Amino acid sequence: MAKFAEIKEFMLSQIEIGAWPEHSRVPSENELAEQFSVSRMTARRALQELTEQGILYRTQGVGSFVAALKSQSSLLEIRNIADEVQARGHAYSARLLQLTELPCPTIIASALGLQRNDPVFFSLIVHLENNVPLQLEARYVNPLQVPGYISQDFSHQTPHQYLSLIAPLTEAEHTVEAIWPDDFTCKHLMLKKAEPCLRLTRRTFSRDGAVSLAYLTSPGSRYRLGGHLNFSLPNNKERI
Amino acid sequence: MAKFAEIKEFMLSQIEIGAWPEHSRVPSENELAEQFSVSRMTARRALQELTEQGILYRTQGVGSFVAALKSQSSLLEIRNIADEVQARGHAYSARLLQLTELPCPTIIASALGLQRNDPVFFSLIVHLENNVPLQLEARYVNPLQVPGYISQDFSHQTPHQYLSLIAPLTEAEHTVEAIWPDDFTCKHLMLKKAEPCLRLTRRTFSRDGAVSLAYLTSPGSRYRLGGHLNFSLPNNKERI
DNA sequence: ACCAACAACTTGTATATACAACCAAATTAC
DNA sequence: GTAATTTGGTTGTATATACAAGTTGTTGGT
Repeated sequence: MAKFAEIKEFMLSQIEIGAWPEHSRVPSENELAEQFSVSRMTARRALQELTEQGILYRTQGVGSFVAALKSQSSLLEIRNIADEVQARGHAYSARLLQLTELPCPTIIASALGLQRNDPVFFSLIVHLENNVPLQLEARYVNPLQVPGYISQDFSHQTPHQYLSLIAPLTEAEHTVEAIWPDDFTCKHLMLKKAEPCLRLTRRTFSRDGAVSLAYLTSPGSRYRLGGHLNFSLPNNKERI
Repeated sequence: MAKFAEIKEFMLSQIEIGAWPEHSRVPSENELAEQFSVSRMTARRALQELTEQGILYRTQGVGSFVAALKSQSSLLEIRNIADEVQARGHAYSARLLQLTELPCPTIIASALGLQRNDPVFFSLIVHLENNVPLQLEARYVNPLQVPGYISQDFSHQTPHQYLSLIAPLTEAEHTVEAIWPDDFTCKHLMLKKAEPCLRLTRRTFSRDGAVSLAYLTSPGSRYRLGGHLNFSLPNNKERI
């Protein structure tokens, strides 16, 4: 592996294990150059690329720092629904309906890289905004990656928050559908009569593979997904 | 402006005016270095950054080339529905219902940066897969940016294809909703009875501002949106 | 106490150089 | 003619150096 890549790996691991928390300072170009016995330009490249990936931020004359790990993505960012609600100035609450271990259904197994009937964690949660149900979250979690999932208290921390802490996300896969809710969903979303719902299916990955598969169902009248997308030909403004 | 930035600007302009078409070769590091009287490392930086932005691709021992401009984005890429259908091996067709100039409604005006009742182009198209309606596309187009829009033949070229040619996209904004279709929509989507529909609202921009606002409505039973998202903490595999 | 000047450190830009890795085409050997 | 080799061009990595530009804390003067 190239030297600059080794430095990157080292820094990534420090960040991942928490040795370098968010917004903490990381070694300067000169310090890294000395520690790894490379030239400053090589150390610089590692810092530079991590900055381009959004992992660090740097300020001339000051130093380089660990960036906040959340909300990295421009489009359909992985939002924490609790933050979203609170950002609107509304009251967020959650109702835990179920949190169990169960034998893995075939379709879930293939998505999470497990075998059928392997144990899998399952949680069912209603997210509420001002005590109105906003989203029904059904989630399957890979117990090999997140063994502590089943013993969490999800009344004041969303699964997404917990999982982000335990297994830092590297990738996510989405599908958005419009569905007709079944009776069970209607009941828990407190829909007086059925209406079109958005269902976001989200599969998340960490460095070691698939972590969880979530079905997030929201009434069309109460929820929309928004996003922003940048293309390759940039505007006139520089973006560095 | 820094030297490497000047080189980038130059190369971007060459690509934008079409002097350097897709997949054509661009000057090598040494050539650029000589043309701009800079060192190879400085020319290299311009090429490097354009590569990171997805505008070029490079191969060791071969050269640097202009990347394809379409489908740059990882998540919810701007797909051309015709390509999507054909990729499934199905027959794509379109039915043009309307193509007119009309006075701009207020809400459209604000989205496109026009004044109310300014002339605006409007098109209404049904996209079909194997002669089954897949999507109803209602689109408002800024006539200042795309004056030729109204005289196009959209039976064999989608508006998206045409607009991509005329006004290269730089940004797009999306909203996804689940809606209950009105009678008009049901009729044109040939829905025997109403069912939940996905409505993707898409506003696109070129360098000079908003180009068009489109409402894309699809029956939930026939259409899903998929996407993939990469986060900042990369996998072990290098991605350069 | 306040302000100005300075020093130390940081990141940013740029250059000149060297060698490695890779590819394609021309040349050579058989 | 075919295969192996060489050659030239290209990108990739790494180094040593120099100076510019920005921030922060210290020092010193008033």
